[in-house]
Amino acid sequence: MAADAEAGPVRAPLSRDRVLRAAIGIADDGGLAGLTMRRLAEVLGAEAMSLYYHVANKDEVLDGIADVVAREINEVVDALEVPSAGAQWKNAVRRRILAARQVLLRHPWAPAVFETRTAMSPEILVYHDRLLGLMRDGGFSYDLAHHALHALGSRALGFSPELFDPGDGSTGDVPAEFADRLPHLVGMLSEIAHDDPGSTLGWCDDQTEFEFGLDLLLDGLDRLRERSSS
Amino acid sequence: MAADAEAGPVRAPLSRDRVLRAAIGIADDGGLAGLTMRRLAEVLGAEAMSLYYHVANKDEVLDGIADVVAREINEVVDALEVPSAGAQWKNAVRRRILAARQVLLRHPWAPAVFETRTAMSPEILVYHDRLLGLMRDGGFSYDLAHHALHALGSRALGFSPELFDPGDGSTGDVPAEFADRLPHLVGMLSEIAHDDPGSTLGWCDDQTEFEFGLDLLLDGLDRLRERSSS
DNA sequence: GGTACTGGCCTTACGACGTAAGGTAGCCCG
DNA sequence: CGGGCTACCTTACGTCGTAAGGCCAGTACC
Repeated sequence: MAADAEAGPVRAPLSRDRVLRAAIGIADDGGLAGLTMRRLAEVLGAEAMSLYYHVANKDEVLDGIADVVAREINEVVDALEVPSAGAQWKNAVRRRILAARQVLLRHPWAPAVFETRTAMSPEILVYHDRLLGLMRDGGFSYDLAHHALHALGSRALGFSPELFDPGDGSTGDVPAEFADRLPHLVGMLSEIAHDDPGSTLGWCDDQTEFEFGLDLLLDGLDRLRERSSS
Repeated sequence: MAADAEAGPVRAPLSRDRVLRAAIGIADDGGLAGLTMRRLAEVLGAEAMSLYYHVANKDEVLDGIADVVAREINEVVDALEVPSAGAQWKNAVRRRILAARQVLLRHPWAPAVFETRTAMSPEILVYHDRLLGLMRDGGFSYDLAHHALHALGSRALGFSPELFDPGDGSTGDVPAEFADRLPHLVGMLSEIAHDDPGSTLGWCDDQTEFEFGLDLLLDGLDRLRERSSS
């Protein structure tokens, strides 16, 4: 019954974590447009400028909530434990992607945020590394798996794949401290860099990847067409 | 030689068309973020509020430039004249989509604008109607062609497919004056509404369409895997 | 010729946004 | 006891979209 009785209960102190959780809450039920620094502060019972003690700016808030959602996805998909050896890779990837989608449906704003992030979230790298791992279990070469990631594109994490290629190519993008946690990604990048050492910048040929994915779909549709007309 | 000598050459009067063209120019070389009403007015040698005589608000500018780009795409793809009967459908669709992509590469901001438009641009409807037509030439049922449109999704026009389904379903969405210019779209919608009369709201089951496209890709990748490992 | 109307453009102003700059109150440590 | 640090707040600036209303050159009509 204390000194703060007349000022109401003491508010929990701010923290980067509380800020990010509140931001996700706002985006979940008000959309990305409703997520403003002032509204965020209001939800937390503080003033807008107080947030800047815990996050550098709004962009860092967006980076942060993207990472939190990606972590949520990884927690869900890593709990799946689906066999992936040989021909089972397909079911494993399928289950994983559908599970990721369920999480994204709870955060419909997330793909849009992923798209605008220039620095790839570590958790998103982990997600793709695991996906690569499943394909490797199925016998994919790194090259084919690389095309596959592009082809799956928005279906893998709900956002467009064109932005997936890092600005300047090589494994240097992956922070050293993460490299040992991303074996497949590192392996794929080094192999591709080896195949095509000239193109350290923009090692993904967008046109090629686009056509690869397009032809995959068109060929599949053509098979369905032939089957249905027979 | 004349009253306006001292005031410089008379500026061409504003018009909705000039506003939209200037807006596209700004977005092309400065990105969507650079497109503000004030900047737009400046480029046109006018004041911001003057624009509002020609467009209701910024949203209408975005609607307008989306429609202009879609028209540009239609002009390009309609000039292709690729045979599409029977098995040739695939090449025809492929050529068309790749041509559309070339236009979109000149307007990288366009997919993002398409995504945010709630009202589908008439030109975008035309684009999809023609695409449907090519598949019909190839012998697709409306049902398979419908799945195919969802599966192609972002590859057809560079933006995510989930938003393609209209808010309230039936052919009522297509303005009557366009209906006769969109025979395939109208046909598809009425057939699907007939198959499933209960779901006049949200006639596209997102989960089903997502899985359809995903499986198409996974099956195609599995075939490549088998071929490469043999 | 006057006069009222109107279409096209401009000026001013408001509230929301992100955030820079600088204040203040409580705390810890010497 | 005093200085510095941490966590928060106040004030203010420049940007945005746009509401409200003024101005001015036709044009229509008597």
